[in-house]
Amino acid sequence: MGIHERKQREKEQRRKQIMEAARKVFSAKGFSRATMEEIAGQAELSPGTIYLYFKNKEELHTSLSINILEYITAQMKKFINRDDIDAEAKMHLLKDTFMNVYEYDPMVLINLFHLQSGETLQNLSDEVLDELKQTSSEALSAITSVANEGISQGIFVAKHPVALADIIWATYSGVVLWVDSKRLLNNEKDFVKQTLDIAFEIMVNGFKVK
Amino acid sequence: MGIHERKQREKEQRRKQIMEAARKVFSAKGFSRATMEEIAGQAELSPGTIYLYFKNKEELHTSLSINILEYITAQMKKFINRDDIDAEAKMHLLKDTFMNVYEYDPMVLINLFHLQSGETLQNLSDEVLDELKQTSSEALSAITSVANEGISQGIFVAKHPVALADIIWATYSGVVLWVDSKRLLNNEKDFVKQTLDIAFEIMVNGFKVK
Amino acid sequence: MGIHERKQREKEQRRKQIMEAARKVFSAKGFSRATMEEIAGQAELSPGTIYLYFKNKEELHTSLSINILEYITAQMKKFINRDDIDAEAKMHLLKDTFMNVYEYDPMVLINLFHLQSGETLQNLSDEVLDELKQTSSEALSAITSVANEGISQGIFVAKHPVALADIIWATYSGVVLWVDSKRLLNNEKDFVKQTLDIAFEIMVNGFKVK
Amino acid sequence: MGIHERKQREKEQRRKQIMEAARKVFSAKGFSRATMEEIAGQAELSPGTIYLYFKNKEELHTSLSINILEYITAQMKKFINRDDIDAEAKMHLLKDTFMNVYEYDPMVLINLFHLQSGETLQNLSDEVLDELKQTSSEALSAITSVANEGISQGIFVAKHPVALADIIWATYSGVVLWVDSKRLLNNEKDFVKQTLDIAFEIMVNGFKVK
DNA sequence: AATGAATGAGTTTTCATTCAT
DNA sequence: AATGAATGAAAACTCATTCAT
Repeated sequence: MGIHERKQREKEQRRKQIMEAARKVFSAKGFSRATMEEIAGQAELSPGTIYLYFKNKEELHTSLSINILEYITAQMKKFINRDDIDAEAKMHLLKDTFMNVYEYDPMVLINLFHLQSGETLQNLSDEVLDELKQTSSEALSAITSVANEGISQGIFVAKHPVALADIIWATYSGVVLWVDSKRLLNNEKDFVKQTLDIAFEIMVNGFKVK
Repeated sequence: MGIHERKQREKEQRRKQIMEAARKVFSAKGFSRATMEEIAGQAELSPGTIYLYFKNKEELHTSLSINILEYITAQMKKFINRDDIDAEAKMHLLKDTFMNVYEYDPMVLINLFHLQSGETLQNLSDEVLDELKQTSSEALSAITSVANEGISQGIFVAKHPVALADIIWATYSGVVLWVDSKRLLNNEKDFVKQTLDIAFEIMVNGFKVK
Repeated sequence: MGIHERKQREKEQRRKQIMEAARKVFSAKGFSRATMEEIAGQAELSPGTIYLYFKNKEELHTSLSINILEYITAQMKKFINRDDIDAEAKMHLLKDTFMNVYEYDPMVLINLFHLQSGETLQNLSDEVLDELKQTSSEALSAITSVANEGISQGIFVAKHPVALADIIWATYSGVVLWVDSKRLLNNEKDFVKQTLDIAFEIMVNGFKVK
Repeated sequence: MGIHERKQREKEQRRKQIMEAARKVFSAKGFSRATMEEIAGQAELSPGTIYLYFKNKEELHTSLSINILEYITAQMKKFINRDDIDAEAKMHLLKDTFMNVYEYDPMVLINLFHLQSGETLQNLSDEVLDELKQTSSEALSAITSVANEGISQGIFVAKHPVALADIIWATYSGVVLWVDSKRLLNNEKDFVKQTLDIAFEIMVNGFKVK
């Protein structure tokens, strides 16, 4: 391994270290109440160093979201081309993927929402915005392929193939955010996953040909 | 009308004037980039005056959200007790209610989301938090009553009566937020309502007994 | 009584009402944390009305202090010319006068201190400043006369007749402020008066010819 | 000297720089009319920098007072254990210590008074409050030791040993504040020290066994 | 490459005071 | 005379970002 490659790898390593710290702090505090100083402290680095790896707070947060999207996409790619199960089974595996992410860190999807607010999108550089579009699009097309498979198998209704993926995604995110806020308001704890389960079941049922 | 009543009405009027100005500014800038000074300017008042009517920025924003929730609830109450239509028809009227709100100001529902994030809920006074809980609960119980009606009519599946209202609300909100962000990302403008329509259709279908 | 006199009396009445309210609020909050609105509320008047009777917050506070000085002076005048007791006995009556004021409202003397800070004196109108000087001077000359009497009776040392009154006053005020702050710091409650007693005893002893 | 030690020293240096600037501004304007911006300007720093070293305005002011108390205590410690002079001589050295502080900056003792008002004590962090209590207590115990020495030498009256230190301190502070305000009121300048001298003499005389 | 002290623009918030009614 | 809603200047404080070392 050449010296250049080692440097490159170290650089990548440092990025991950910062992003992991940022994930923790954003999870605990939310975007606006998280401070760069606290993220730096968590990463055991100085504030200035973060700016060597990320243009600003906004892009650090977005990079994090892209990362999660990439993880989700990678997980989904593991099963979307399997031949031994049908589209409905794959829909349940999609659900499990989301579930895993939620279990890993319940806030990550809420943070994805922050990203989606128009307030944020405007502050991103074209470069990062393109990367975001690309990653989003990959994640969605994985879902779309499952939906289309279901349609071609005659399991799912064929009316709105394009919208299916969006709706699955949106439903999932909406439910996560909603039940999480209810949990906060009511101090009820373990019902997020049950609700997600039910919501998903209903949604899949809605897609089905009767 | 006594002098006291007139004063009271003027006071109420001034609150509305501020809230209307705040709605515009929050819509255009989002919560954190909106400034109290700009809201004051929009309302043609001085910054100090706003603090005579709202304790702080957070509570002004929350009052706005409560207002929208109240409006939604009021709209729904107009038809939930009608005898001449069935639960499925009422589900479509629910959809129309959300649609109207979105058309009035696409940001208002996104603002509702801002409110629901745990980040925000912690800064509210107990008083406003109670009002919020109360209003949320009213809106949800209106939806619940439609869901229950559908179940007792044998139209909707009876498995998860409690969760239905939450899921309807969450799905709707999630879809609004999602498509709105897509609109921003892709500069596609008019597909929000179509997507909402489809999402709703699928969801209702999912509730149905097969 | 003519209409003019009645008006005059009502005006005087209203001034007293405001000053009594102000005394309570200044006592509870201190000068800078007391607000005109709270004083108005306590007086069951509106903020604007206070400004019909007092030029500003500073002068309201000073008027209060002048009032207390006048009360102290009036009390002292009751005994300084008595023939049946000597100067040392009169010194003890001076102490009782201070004690009474402290018992009536422990904060009034601390508020007198606020007045004495250079920070405040500069904001007063010449008129009020003159009144303050006049009243202070009367209070001091009462004390001075006791000190001089003691000197001419051969009881007190004659070295510094002019300074005696100042020192008595200053000692008294300093001790009040000091013990009051100690009370706050240590949560000890009932030692203020004992300490005052001792301080006074020592001071009088210091004046005495040996 | 290691790099860490140098940094530490620079930091300490910066604190002193800010405190010196604050002392000047508080002296000239008093606590409430002094602004952080002006202090920053005086220190040739930006406002934000001050907040790196002091939590808020209140604590900056208190730190200043603690500093003065520490200085006073240090001065007193230089002579309280000397064997070659008696307690009365030490009382005069105590006086000189106060005198020096007053000559250095007449406002510093008045600032100590600001600190002692209950109004202020409530805004301090527990940490700073503890430091203040500690430092006050040290200063007082230095005085107490002189008083006790005088009692055991049969020079001072033994009746109230505990209160002696408080009374000495309170008397001194009261006189400083009082004469200073007189100076302001009457534009008489140089009589503060004379008055202090006399006050002290009388007080010491009051302590003496006759 | 990493630091972290310093920046300073930007915001929220307060409250004595005014003035139209 | 009294009101009290409105003012708006002023101030404390925050924190993303920079840059000399």
